Amino acid sequence: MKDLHIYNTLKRKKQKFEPINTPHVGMYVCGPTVYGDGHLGHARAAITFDVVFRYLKFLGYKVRYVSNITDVGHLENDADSGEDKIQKKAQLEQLEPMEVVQFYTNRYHENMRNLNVLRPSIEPHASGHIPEQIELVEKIMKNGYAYQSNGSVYFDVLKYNNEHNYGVLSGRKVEDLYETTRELDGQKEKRNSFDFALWKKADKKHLMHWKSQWSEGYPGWHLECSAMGQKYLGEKFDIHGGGLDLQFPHHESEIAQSVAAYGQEPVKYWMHNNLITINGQKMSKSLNNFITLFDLFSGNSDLLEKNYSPMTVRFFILQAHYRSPLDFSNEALKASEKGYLRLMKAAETLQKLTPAKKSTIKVAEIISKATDAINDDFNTPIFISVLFDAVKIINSVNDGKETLNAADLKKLQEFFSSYTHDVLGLLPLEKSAETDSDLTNDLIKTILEVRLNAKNNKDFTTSDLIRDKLLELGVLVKDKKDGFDWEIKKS
RNA sequence: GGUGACUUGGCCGAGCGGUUAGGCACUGGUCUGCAAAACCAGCUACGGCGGUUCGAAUCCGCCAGUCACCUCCA
Repeated sequence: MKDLHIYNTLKRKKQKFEPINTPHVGMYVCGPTVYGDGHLGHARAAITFDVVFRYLKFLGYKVRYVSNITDVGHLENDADSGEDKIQKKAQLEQLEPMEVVQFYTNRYHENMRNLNVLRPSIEPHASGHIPEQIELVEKIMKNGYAYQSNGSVYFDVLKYNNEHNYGVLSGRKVEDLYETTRELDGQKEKRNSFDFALWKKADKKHLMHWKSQWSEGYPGWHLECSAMGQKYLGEKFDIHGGGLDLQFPHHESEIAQSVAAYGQEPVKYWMHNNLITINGQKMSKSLNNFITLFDLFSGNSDLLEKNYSPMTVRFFILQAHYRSPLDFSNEALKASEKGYLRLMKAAETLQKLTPAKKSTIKVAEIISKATDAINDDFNTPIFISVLFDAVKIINSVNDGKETLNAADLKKLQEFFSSYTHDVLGLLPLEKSAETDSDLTNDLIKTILEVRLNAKNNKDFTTSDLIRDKLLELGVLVKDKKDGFDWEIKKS
């Protein structure tokens, strides 16, 4: 594929990506609710759309990427029905709600930095956009799609559905929703069970609330994305992303709110990433089977056999297509770790290759195969498989079995660094402090020259002793035809 | 109950009617004084039963199993 194609959930097919106002692209992605640490599932969403963001920029688009921080807290439906998540956590930890919010926001950012996820252009907080949300509720009411009941405001789904389609995104039919909605707080105030809150009156114990003409309360949970998306990206923008589990009712309701307020659907391309499963079940906070990113990086969990570096995790996620479910297992992570190391070592080798007179490899073919893959709805697993084809070539050239001319070598080097680093966001292997030190490098080199000398004199006792001693120190010696190479092993 | 998705070799994971995806593991070989690294080769699968087709992992039907959404969730 020459042009970028994106699978649009709204149309249920891949479509050529054509921005509404080229070269500008507006993209909105539902961000985390900051009442706890992020887990592998959050990483998948963040990395999926990070690659989208990176690739669009790489293609030359001017992208405004907005991703919200949900800090208002919304209804939680377990035994403590009606409690606000952030409020609950605040009481538990005896903190100010905003202190909880700040704490977990900081930790989320730390995780994202480790995963090499670029910060969005704008990262708006729901709590900082209460007036905008109130204004949106007013608009929807004025247009007749909402009603007030006991201090709360609800969206009139039935009325909306008569004129539009509540279900365009998720394929649901309102008739089918009658029997399937369970008893929720405030159910009796609604005309229909599937009506959703735009504004909710806060009870006395509720810590987070704001003044409005209807009541002292807080905004409904679909509202912030509609309000902030519209504020920063306009009434209609290009891409809206999020996890598959947000498709209904969250995104469906967002569409309804925007149509009710502005008379048009807010988004051209809807993208949904699939979920991470563990033992075949989705990883989620409510099922309590999640592994936080901090645990993953430190290895501190009964589910983990060891720790995995952020880049291993990133690579693991990119090895599956974003619309497929991805099952977590230690075996899979370990396989990704090895693969990532091999890929990055080849990237290092590539920089050291010397050009030959002519090429025995068709570099352009490889590059076009790879770009086709990423243009085909961000097919990173295929893309990576092509990278591994290139790894074979790089190693063969390094072994003198294949050759690349100067132009091809340069092409391949540029391709590797731009796509691997800029688009996929994979960082090169971390250099420990030692490797960066010239003195250490020179010392190792000197020692290995001594060893080479011993080897040439067939003094293998000495040469093996040096090799073993260096290995004990964490330096892995790799003999080559005409000398040696080494790497500092990570523990 | 309604809606949608999935079932691929030891493991992970692509595939969208006809070419070996790829990674990891394993086995054999090349290289090496021996190793390591690297390279080469092998292991060649598509839940079951039918159907369409010259040809199906890929389309259709039935059966079995798994999952997701319908409640906050990435």
